[in-house]
Amino acid sequence: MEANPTPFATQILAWYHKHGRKTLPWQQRRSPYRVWLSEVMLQQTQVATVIPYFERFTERFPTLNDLANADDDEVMHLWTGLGYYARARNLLKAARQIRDNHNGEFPTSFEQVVALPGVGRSTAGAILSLSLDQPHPILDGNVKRVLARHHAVAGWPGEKAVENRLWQLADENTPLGQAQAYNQAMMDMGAMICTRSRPKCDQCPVALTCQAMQQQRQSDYPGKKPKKEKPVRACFLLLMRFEGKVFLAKRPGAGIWGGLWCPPQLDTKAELDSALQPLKADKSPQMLDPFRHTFSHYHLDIQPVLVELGRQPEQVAEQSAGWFHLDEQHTIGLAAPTEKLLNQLRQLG
DNA sequence: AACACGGGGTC
DNA sequence: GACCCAGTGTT
Repeated sequence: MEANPTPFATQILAWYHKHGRKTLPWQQRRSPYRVWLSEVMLQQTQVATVIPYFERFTERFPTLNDLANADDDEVMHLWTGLGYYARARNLLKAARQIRDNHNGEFPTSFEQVVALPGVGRSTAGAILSLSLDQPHPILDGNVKRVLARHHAVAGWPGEKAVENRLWQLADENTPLGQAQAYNQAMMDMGAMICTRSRPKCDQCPVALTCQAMQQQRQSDYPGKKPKKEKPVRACFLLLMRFEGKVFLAKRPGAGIWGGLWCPPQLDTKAELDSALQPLKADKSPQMLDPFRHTFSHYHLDIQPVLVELGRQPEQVAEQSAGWFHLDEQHTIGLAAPTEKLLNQLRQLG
C-alpha cells in the first residue's frame, strides 16, 4: 500500500472524479451492511442484474438484524434467479454469526470480516474500503482485467502465480488514504472502459502507459481459462398438478439448487416410470418441451413431464415438500429453470 | 455455444 | 496448496 498515490493511481482517481459511478444504490446511505450485501450479490453477477435484487432485499431487510432474523425460505425467495445460491445461504449464516457473536454490529477489522462465510480477501477488502475507507486492496474480475492489461500480466488469473502477481500490483497501487475512491474507480474502469471485449482505449486515462495497448494485444489479457469439455447429463422433472397446485420438494443444502424448491428429479426412465406408477393420473403423462440448463461444470438436459392428477396423493407427511398454488403468492426459493417451468404451466392453463 | 465471474469445501 | 463445485447473463 502506498501513502502517496502512484502516477497510475493519480490518473485513475482523476478519471473517477469526473466519470465514475457515484449513484449506485449501495453508494447511498453507505454502510458495511449494505456494501457487504452488494458485494456478495456482485460476485459472479453484473451490476445491472444486481440492482433490482439489492433494492428488494434492502427494502425487506433494511438492517443486518432484520436479515439475521429472517426466514431461510424468504431469503432464498429473494435470491431466486440470481444464481450461486450458496451465496445466499452463506449470507444468512454470516448475518446470524454477527448477531450472535458481534452484538449485531458489522465487524470492522479485516480479520473478522474475512472470517465471515462467503467473504474472501477481495470481498473483505471491498467492504471495508468502500464503506469505511479503510486501506485494503481488492481484486475482482474488473480489477484483474485492468491490471493484467496495463502491466501485460500473461496467464490465466486462476493460476496461483498469476493471481499473486495481480495482488501485488493491486496492493502497490492502492493509495493509503484514498482506497475507497480508488477501488471504486478500478471497478468502474473495468466495467466502463477496460471492458472484456472492445475496450474503450480512446477514453482510458492510463492508455499511454498501458502495456497491452502498446503491444496492441488488449484481447490477450488477462489470459483465458483453459477450457474443458462439459459433460452432458440428463434428467426428468416431474410436474404433478392437481387443482392448480404443483408438487415441490426442498432440496438439501449441498449440491445444485441447494435449499431451493424443485419438482421431483428422476435421472432415468426407469426411475420416472416407478414414480409415475402409483399416481392416479387423469390422462397419460405429457412430455413438455425439453431444454438445456448449463451449470459451471456440466450441461443438464431437462425433460419436463406433466401429469394431471385425479386426486392428491397423501405425501403430506413428508417434510420439506408440499403442494404450491400456481396462482398464489409464495415465499420460497426457486431455481431459474423451475421458475420457467411454473410459468409454462400457468400459460398452459 | 463460449465465456466470465470469487469463494467454499475437501483432500 | 491443488482440485472440484456452483447458475446466470452477455457476447
